[in-house]
Amino acid sequence: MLKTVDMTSSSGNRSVARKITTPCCTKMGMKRGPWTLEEDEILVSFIKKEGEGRWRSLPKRAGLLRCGKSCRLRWMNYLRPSVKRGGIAPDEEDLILRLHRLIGNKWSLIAGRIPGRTDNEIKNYWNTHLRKKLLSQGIDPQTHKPLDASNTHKPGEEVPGGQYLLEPNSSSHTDDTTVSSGNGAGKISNSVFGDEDFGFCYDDKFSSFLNSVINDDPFDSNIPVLSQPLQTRDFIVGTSSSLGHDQIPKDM
DNA sequence: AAATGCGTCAACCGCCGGAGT
DNA sequence: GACTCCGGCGGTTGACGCATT
Repeated sequence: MLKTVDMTSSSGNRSVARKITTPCCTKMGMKRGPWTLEEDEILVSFIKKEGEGRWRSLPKRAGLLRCGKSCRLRWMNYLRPSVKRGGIAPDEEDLILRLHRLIGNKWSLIAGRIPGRTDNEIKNYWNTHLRKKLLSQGIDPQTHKPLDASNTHKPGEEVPGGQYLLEPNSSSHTDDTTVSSGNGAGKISNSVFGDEDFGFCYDDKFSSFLNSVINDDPFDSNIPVLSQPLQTRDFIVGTSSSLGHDQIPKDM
């Protein structure tokens, strides 16, 4: 059931109408819009004291008029001490490009490999900078191939340079090419991994593979995943949260 | 100086999968 | 197995600031 409500942003007078469906956002009295310094301080001090997690009950416990999702997002994307502020460095940009070419719009996976960067930040940077940059260079941002040739290869087909293409819309939760996030299972179809269904996932080889991408050698022959399709049991796919920054190679 | 256009990015939405019951 | 709760993800929106007219 959808219902539309009128809401006024806390930061302006312009009212907006949105379709509200999620329970946490239908609660009356919940504040929306940009966070104030005071709210930030409350959230930070509460998490320092109580730790992360139990997001849905956190606002009530902390005395915030925000939904749990909003608190989590604010913490993850802005308030966490490990979040790096400032512009994306050229080496970070290069890494984003290479990882995106490999795994598509898996922002959390990409973020998990770039210290201090959040999935939201990388997604924004991609949409506002890199996408346009590639387009201006005549490169399809989705396939990373020349635009005029982008229709000549089917998704999953090997392309010059040893790269493989993910299926279109690989970002969808429901398609067959999802690279699983979190501790969920997923499938990378016709990619470098072969047409494998990753119903069970283990970390080491995929992690090594991403590390090799980070280290500019995605097709290192020492990495078995690249010389032969991996078996389902060979993978686990981490996320920005499950792949902590302490797991990122120091030599990045 | 005012109006308009455009780019950026914080925040929100809808959905999904896992865990617990 | 069905259901609910929760955390997390990717896509999208819109407020805001800057540039241009």
